[in-house]
Amino acid sequence: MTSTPLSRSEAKDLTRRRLIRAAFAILDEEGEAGLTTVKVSKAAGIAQSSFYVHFKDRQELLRALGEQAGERLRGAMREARHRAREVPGDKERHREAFRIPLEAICRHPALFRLGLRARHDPSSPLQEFAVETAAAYRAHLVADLASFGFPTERESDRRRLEMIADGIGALTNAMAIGHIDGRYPDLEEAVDVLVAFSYGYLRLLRKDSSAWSGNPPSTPSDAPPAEVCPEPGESSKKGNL
Amino acid sequence: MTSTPLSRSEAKDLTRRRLIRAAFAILDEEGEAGLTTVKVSKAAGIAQSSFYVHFKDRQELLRALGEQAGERLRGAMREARHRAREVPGDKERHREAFRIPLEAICRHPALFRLGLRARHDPSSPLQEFAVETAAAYRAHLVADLASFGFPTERESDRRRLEMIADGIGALTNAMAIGHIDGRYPDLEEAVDVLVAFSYGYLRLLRKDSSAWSGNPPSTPSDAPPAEVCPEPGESSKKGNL
DNA sequence: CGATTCACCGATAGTACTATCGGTGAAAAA
DNA sequence: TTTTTCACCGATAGTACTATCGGTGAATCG
Repeated sequence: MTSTPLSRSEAKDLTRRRLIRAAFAILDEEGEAGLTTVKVSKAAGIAQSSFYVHFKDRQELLRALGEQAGERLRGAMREARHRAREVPGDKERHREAFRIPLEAICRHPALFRLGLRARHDPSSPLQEFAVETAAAYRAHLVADLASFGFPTERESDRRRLEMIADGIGALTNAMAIGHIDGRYPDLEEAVDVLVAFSYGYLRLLRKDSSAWSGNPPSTPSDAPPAEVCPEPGESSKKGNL
Repeated sequence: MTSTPLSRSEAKDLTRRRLIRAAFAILDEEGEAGLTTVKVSKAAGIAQSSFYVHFKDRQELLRALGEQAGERLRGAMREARHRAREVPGDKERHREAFRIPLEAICRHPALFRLGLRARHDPSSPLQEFAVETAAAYRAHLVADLASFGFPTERESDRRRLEMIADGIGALTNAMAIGHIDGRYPDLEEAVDVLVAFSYGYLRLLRKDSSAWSGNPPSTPSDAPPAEVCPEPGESSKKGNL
């Protein structure tokens, strides 16, 4: 029991953090439909009406959740980039480029799931942000792949690169979900599979250009696959069909 | 205007179909949160209270949506399997094996999105079914891959096969979404990318066994990637983190 | 110390939804 | 034709949620 009496502002901040923590938990367990001021407040141990001391309305809570998720994601990306630079040896660096985003995802499984869900949910205020984050991740992978000799002259080259980046992200997400769900307990096996798939698109490089040795982009690592954040406001309906 | 007066039961059936059609549209536009008896009934052109003439409650509507989605999915799978058998030539059959599920998905984009969303949404009554359908699709791909010489003796072999199947599904989904969203307008380019990735895991086959010629499982086609259906009741919460 | 601030409380107005009920008229059965 | 059935209607009870308001006491300030 560390009972420093806490100043008023410290106490308020603590309560706010409790609210956000509770909100993440509910979001993860029940999805966005379950995220009511009643439940969040109760879970945080305050009266429902006191919710409005900390947030203007329900939307502002969601915005806060988004910002926090984005912050954590960027932190994980930074760290991943840093780590990838320090790995010795081509082959091991190749593996590391796939292992790092996997680990980054598995460090925040709830956050990851949240982003994955929001990305396909037009009712989620986090959808727009999740979609944009996914696009940003693809763009980063594209830059990495291009810097390793994949052709980018023609429009079709660039589109193909975009598709490959998309595929790498999807594969990484699938392996991460499998690991989180307990179906693939050994993360190294997941890395094996990602490496195996990677030899597929690397063939394209060998065929088109020739100045290359056999390992992949130094840091496809960079962003944990595109899943996590928000920063909503309005979810842009996307109409299909 | 074709005005056969319609018998009573025909009229009722028509109304029911209108309700289901409206429900799918709302689900696709607003997600599950927007699926209320008020909106569905209004969109179908009947009074809210009349909703209960056709469905016992809201859950029963969701169950019906699930059954219908499942039916369509199974139909698409059957057709895909049938088509794949009739393609001549190894290389073209290889491409077809990837093209068929892509086309099956793109024929029902709303359904596909719905399944993709439900799969990650614990609040969705369709989650359990979506997850099970995904697992069934993986199992099918695993059987196909095994029949083409991938080793399955050891537990780790089987797990690796499962992971590869998972990856193929994820890649197919990613390409399909990209196409539906308009980012990859040419479906043949998407097939190109899937084929490119496939050379990655096919290396494993060439290495381990040797009796093989260079084209992939005849029908990874089989199920359009694991996305579509429901058949809920209760969504089994999956707790992670 | 006395005055002020403010995080929190309970109560409640207002809104949106689910589900039920009795009534109605046209189709179907007799 | 007469009777019965039933798909649909409007009204409404009941529930769950959002957001506001005035009150309270402890921390903070003068």
